[in-house]
Amino acid sequence: MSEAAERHRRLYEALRERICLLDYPPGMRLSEATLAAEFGTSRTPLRRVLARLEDEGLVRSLHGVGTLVTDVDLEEMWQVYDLRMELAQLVGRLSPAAVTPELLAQLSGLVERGAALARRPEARAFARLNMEFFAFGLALTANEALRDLSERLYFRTARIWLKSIPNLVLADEVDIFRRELAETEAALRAGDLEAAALIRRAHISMSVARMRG
Amino acid sequence: MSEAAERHRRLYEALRERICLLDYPPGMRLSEATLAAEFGTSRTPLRRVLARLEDEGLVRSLHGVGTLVTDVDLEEMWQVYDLRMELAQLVGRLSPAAVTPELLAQLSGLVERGAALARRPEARAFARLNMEFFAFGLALTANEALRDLSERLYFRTARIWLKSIPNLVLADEVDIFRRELAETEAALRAGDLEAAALIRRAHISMSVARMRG
DNA sequence: TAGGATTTGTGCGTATGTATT
DNA sequence: TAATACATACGCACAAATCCT
Repeated sequence: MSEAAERHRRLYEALRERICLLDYPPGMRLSEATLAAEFGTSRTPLRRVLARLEDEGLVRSLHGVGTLVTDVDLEEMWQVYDLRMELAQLVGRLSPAAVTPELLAQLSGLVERGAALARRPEARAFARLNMEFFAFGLALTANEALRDLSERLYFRTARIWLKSIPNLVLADEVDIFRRELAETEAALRAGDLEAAALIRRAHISMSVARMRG
Repeated sequence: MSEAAERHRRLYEALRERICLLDYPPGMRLSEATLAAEFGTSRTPLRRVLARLEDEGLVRSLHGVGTLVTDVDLEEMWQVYDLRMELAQLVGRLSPAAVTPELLAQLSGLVERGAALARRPEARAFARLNMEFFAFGLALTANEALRDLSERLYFRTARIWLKSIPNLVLADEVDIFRRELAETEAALRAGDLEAAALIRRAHISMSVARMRG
């Protein structure tokens, strides 16, 4: 990978994370010049990153105004969640990956971190762990297009979840998440990828219900 | 919509169509300077369009070499088709749209053009009609994310279909397509969107089988 | 209403990378 | 191997749009 492409990926992932963790809340104005200075580049490569984020709906650039972090339309987001649930289930049916010891070890690591989180619940750490569990779920299918689309939708809804956290009981959410991890581990140890996918779908569904509550 | 955004959309759709209709075949080198001159802009806005096409996997820019139209990896494409089939079916389940007289009239227009095509089969006209029928199918769901993702996948596989046409019997393909149009019309006149979606899925499945021959 | 400050969008010269002779 | 040609990537200066005083 070229040096330029490497930098592009780095800046893109950095900005995407800041947006999805609400470091850059909806409506915030991002300055090309400021960000370029922070990352030690000129505006040109940075604008290339912002263009991508704009194509993905995370920011919107307005001539003469600035680049604004988009707000999330709730009605649209519930539709996105509907679709995410279907894709999550498809992970178990389309080109399922082999359940390797490495995969199980990775999941064990997540379970352990879930336990640590339960001892000291904290929204931001929870969001990160959730994000990593999502990435883990993608590894369960060999269908690259499915992974791409799932990722696209995930980062489109990730902010909703973090915004809803203050209205939920954090400790309860962590407990539910730990149960999902445990259930997933049981399914994968049994080599049942489809079961793992159904568990994922079920938990997304219940999570949406709690958020809409 | 701003003038700049309008131009962006125009250039993007023009280049996407050229790539998907194989006017720009895989491997072809696109010149930023030449395209910019053709569309009467400088290289800067054109590069913005190429960046988007690159993010979508239709071209690949290499420093010092040029911007190349990507080739399609067949094994990956069959996976994309797997996913397209699932999404096509979802159109009948997620936020189904109302079957309006306007929609039926639009479909009748497609049926008529299908008949005209049958009288004088021609691959390029077929490809265009196919593309319009796809767009029609998107109108059947109100789930915007589902429309976006379906479109993304469609334009990623459209070239495969056109490349396979020489290996198939064009007149047969047109006949099959006309039957799909007729079946779809029957389903929608009965107000059965889910049936229409299943027909679509079935025909994508059979089309893939013929292409893989 | 006017004008200045600030922002993104554009155009172009140059740097850098690649392929060919 | 070196030189030449030519492509994209980059940085900067300026144009155009918007906002605030």
